[in-house]
Amino acid sequence: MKKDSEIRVRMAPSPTGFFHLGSARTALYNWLFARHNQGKFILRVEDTDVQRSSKEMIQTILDGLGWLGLNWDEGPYFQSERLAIYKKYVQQLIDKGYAYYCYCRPEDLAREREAALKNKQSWKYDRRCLNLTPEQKKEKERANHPKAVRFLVPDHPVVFYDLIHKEIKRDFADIEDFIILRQNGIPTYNLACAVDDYEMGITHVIRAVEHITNTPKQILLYEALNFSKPEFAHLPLILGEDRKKLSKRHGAVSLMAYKEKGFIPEAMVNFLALLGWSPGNDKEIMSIKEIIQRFSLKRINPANAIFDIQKLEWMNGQYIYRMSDGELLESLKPFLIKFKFITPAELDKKREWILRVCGAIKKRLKVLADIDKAGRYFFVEDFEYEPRALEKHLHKETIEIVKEFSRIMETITDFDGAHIEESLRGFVKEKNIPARNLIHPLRVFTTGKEGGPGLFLTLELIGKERCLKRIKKIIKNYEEKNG
RNA sequence: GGCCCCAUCGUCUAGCGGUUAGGACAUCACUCUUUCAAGGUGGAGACACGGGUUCGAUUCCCGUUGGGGCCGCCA
Repeated sequence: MKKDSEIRVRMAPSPTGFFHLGSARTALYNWLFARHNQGKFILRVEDTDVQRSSKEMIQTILDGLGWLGLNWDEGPYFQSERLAIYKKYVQQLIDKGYAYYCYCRPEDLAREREAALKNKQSWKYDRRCLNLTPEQKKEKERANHPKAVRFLVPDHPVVFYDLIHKEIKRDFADIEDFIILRQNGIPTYNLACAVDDYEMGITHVIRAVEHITNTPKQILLYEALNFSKPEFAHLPLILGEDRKKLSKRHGAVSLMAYKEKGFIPEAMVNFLALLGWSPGNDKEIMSIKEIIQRFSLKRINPANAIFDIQKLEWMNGQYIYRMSDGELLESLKPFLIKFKFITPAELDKKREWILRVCGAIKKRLKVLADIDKAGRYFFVEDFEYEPRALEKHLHKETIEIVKEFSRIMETITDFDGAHIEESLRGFVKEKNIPARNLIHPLRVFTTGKEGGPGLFLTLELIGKERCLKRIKKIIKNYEEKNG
C-alpha cells in the first residue's frame, strides 16, 4: 500500500475559522512538495474542538482547496471519527507512566494563570495531581470527579532539526505537563496530531511557525509512544500590513472572498507560491507545472512576509491579460450575470460580441469584478457619467460638433471601427479641427468615461443605435439644464 | 513575565566571503497612443546597530535593538 520511500504530507486545518490566505499557502506548499516528489497529499480535518468546529468551515476548506486546484490523494479524514484510536494511545501512555490523571478544575487553573500573567509572572502547571497521595486519588475516583489526562514531561531537553530553521532546542523546564485528553474524553491537538501523523505515515510535517512551540511536545509524545519521527518544516507567517498575523480584521476573511473579487486561481497560486519561496531566478509568472518542478523546501525564506495586495492585483492582471478571449469569457460569466449585464440565455446568443468586448477590455482588468466599472457601458444603459469627464467635455461647442457628426453617424451603414474612423477623419478634416476635439467628447457622451479601449472599436461594440441614443440623451439633458 | 522564531529597497525577494548589492510590485519621469490601460526606456530607493573571525564581511559567530509567534481541557 505505502511504499517505504514515499513522501507523504498532509494539510491539517481546523474547521474553527475561515480557510484564509495563510492556510491556503500552507496547503499549497504541502501540495507542491508532494507533487514535486511524486508523493501523497493527505487532507485531515482537525475537528477535536467540538464547540467551535462547524460544517460551514469544513466547506470553506474544501471550497478553497478545490478553487486553487489542490487535489488531495487521501482523506478527508476527520479526527472526530478517530477518537477510539487516540484513546488507545492515551491509555498506553498512562499504563507506561508517561501520563497521569488531573482532577483540577479548568476554571481554577485559568484563574491562577491569568493572575500570574497579569503580574508579569510566568505560570506552569505545578503537577499537583501527580503528587496526590493514593488516598486522595481514591477519594477523587470514588467521588467520580471529572478528570483529564496530562502528559508527564520528562526532564531532558528536546532538540530537533527543522528543515527551514535548522536546529531548535527547547528546555524541558519550559514545557508544562500539557493535557492530552480532556475531561470530555476528546484528545487535544498535540496528542491527536502526533498520533495521526504517525498512523498516516506522514514523512514531512509542513506547517506554520506558530506551531513551532508545539513540535517539542509532539516529539516527546513520539518518543514515549515509540513512534518514528517525521521531518519538520515550519513555514514563516503571512502578516497583514500592520505586521500582525493575518486575521479577520484584515478584511479578506475567507479565501473565497478573493474568488468573489475576481482573482484567478492560477494567479493566486503563483502569488502565494512566491510569498516565502523563490525559484532562485528572476522569473515571477510561472505555470503550475513549472512551480512544481522547481519547488523545494530549501528555498523557503525563514522570515515572515507581509501580504501585498497590490502585487497580487498586478499578477492577476497579468494572468487576465494572457488569457485568450474565450478563457476570459468563461471566467467572466459569473460576474456578467451577477452584475445583471446579461442573462444566462443571452450568453450564447451574443457570444461572438462578448468575446470581442473581452478582447477590448482585457488589458484594463486587474480583477474580474473590475468589469463592473470598466465595461459596464458595453452591456447596459445605467452606467455613470464621470463628473470630471462631463465637466471637461460637455460644452456648447463640443455639443455642436458631436451633434453634427452624429448626423453623419446615422448614415454609416456598416457601423464598424474602420468605417467610423474613416468618416470621422473625413469630417474633422473638412471642419479643420483636430480629431481629438471630436474623439474625446464622443467617448464621454457614449461611455461616460475619459478612458477606455480605442474609440472606434468602442463605438462599434456599443452599436449605432445605442450610441446615437446616448448622445441624444446627454445633449438633451444638458440643454434642458442650461436653457 | 517566560520561551521560541526572524532581520537586504515601502513590499515580495536574489545573494550562499571579494558584486557598480540583481529582479518584481508600488512610486517618479520619459516614450508609444485619439484617451485610459497594457507595453518600452530610465530614475529614486535596502544590507538595523555594535563587537569579533578574516587580507577582506550583506554573507560566518556573539551581543544589542527591532519585529513576529507561542505560553488554553483552541488549533
